[in-house]
Amino acid sequence: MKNIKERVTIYQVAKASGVSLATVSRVINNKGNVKPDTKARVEETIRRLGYKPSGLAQALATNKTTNIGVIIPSANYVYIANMLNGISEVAKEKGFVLTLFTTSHSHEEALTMIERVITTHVDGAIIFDDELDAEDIMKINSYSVPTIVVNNKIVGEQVGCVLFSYKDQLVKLIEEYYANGGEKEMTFLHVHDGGRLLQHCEKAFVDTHESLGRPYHILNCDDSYTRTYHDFKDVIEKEGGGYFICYRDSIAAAIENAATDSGLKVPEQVEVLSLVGTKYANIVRPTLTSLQIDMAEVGRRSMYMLIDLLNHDLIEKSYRFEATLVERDSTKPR
Amino acid sequence: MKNIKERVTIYQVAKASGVSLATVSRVINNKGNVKPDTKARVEETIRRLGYKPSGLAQALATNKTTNIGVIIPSANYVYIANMLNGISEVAKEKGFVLTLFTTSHSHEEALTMIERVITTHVDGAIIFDDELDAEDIMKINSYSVPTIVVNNKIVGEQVGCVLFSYKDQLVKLIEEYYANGGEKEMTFLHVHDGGRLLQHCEKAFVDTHESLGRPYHILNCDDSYTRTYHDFKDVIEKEGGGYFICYRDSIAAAIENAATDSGLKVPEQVEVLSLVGTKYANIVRPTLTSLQIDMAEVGRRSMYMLIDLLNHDLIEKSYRFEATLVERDSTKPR
DNA sequence: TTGTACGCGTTATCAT
DNA sequence: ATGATAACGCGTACAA
Repeated sequence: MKNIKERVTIYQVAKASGVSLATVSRVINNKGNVKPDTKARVEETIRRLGYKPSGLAQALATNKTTNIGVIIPSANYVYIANMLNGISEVAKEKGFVLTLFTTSHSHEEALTMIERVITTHVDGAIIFDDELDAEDIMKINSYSVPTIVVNNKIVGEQVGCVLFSYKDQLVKLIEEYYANGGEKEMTFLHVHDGGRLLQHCEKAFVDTHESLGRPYHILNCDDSYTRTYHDFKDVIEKEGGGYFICYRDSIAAAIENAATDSGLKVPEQVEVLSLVGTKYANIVRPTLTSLQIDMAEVGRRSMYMLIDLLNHDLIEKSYRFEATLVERDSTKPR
Repeated sequence: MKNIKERVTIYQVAKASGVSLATVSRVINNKGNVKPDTKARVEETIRRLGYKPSGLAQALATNKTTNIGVIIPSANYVYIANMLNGISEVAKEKGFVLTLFTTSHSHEEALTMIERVITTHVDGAIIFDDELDAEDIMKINSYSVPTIVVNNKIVGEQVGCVLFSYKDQLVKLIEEYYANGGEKEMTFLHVHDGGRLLQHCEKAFVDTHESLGRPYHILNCDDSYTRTYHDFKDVIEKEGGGYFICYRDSIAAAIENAATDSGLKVPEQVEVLSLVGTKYANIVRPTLTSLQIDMAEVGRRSMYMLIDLLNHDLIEKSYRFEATLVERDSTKPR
């Protein structure tokens, strides 16, 4: 165990145990037709020499890596990390390993990552990245990479998708708010480059208000707790209140804290909704009313679907996760 | 772009452009000695056929994947996700890709993951996993896998490490607390299987109190916000106060919230310290006094060190990150 | 039950 | 400047 070994090959194992490499291969892969005592002998030499098969050579020979490519903008967001964990959970259970391709929110990087996914010979891919459109997806798909796309409605011969539905819940929430005498004006916090999910929510927000004939506001904000907190400290104080719809918990918490620190009451004067809720919605104070989707479950489901796809066994190529509204203390009960 | 292509090989490119595969290989790898117009011709066919080299075959031939194995218990903790992001950042910059091996806090799984790391042929590995001890690390290392170990003091021919130092800051904090008339009794929240980092902190906590002749408490708690919150709601109310030292932000927030919701004042009656602070220390209210280490920076540093190791260029095999005490509102200023 | 020989898609070393 | 040809480490028909 001390000095660095040269890689032991199947051939050396064969020679050392006096058989051909075919027999060793049979032992490794548990194919039958090998006499118990030769099998034992081979296994002993394998142990003695510390032989580990080369996944590379195996993959080249079988055209199967046991490797799933995961394309995400970054692992830095809690909800993405949660999904990653869900994926990794069932991947491990099924004997796959995950290779990470991060795109850092840039279309250019996303494209080069696509190239790498193709050259890397993954058995399949899970893509959760707004930088990639249908055309890009089909490109990687044309290289025989079965793919599950998250948060993008794309299906095809080798493509399935997992969708989020925040829209219905959001519309319902807005309508009921006004129906039950909600008196504050609503503000949607627009994040530049916030991605498809946020865009859809914003559109639903605008459409609903238009059709109700209610006034509304769109305000730009940075996708950062600190900046949002400072930007809104002044704004909120001036406005004296409002109902704010935010992309994620940290943004929502920024609004909440800015309000509280300005002496405004949440939810009496300022109400806040977090669209993509995580466990932190329950930790910050006041607790955040949020739309929640179990991202770990999204990850697990994606991976299961991908495995079915690999086995040509995926019948329902599209699956939709419905968000749940969890009312907590950042909004008034009605 | 419509139908699924069979994989185009270098040989087909060679034939289609009327040269030998050796020439194509030269074009791909930008080796010189190839006439401009043949080069152009080859490049045209590559584009036309949509040829992508097989990373597998390249790796087999060159004995270099551009693949770094990352071994972590899970991606579900914010500080681990942050580190992962740091790693991924410089990995991408340097043309590497990350393969994830998650161990789920089980020694058995950790061992099988080690096997997989070896068979997977990574160029190097970064390990941040308390399940793995020096012996395990040296095992993977004996298979010529250069390794950077995080939070474990191991160095060797092909092994370097990145260390955390929470201890000094913690001891200093405790000593100054009592020196400046701190009157509460301190409680260290012990998490079963909390890992090396927590153990070291606990030991430092105990030792410091022993040597000061001060009373102290060790209390078991679950590594979960919800359970800790409920468990401590009663405890805290009964005790009526105390100074609690917690592993992470979510645990610290659980104590804080349990205290606040029981009508106790933070930090007047209950003081809280979070050992492994993240950005959430600044978001929860009251904001959490915490020891902080920039985990993204840890990730970046680890990856840089690994690259140096790969180039036989790593002189200082051990690097230590010193935690910073950030005093916020969960402790009384002194 | 076991062995031979070929293929997987590259790189690299020779010749030419 | 270009082309054969041998590795790289393994799986697998086919033969024995």
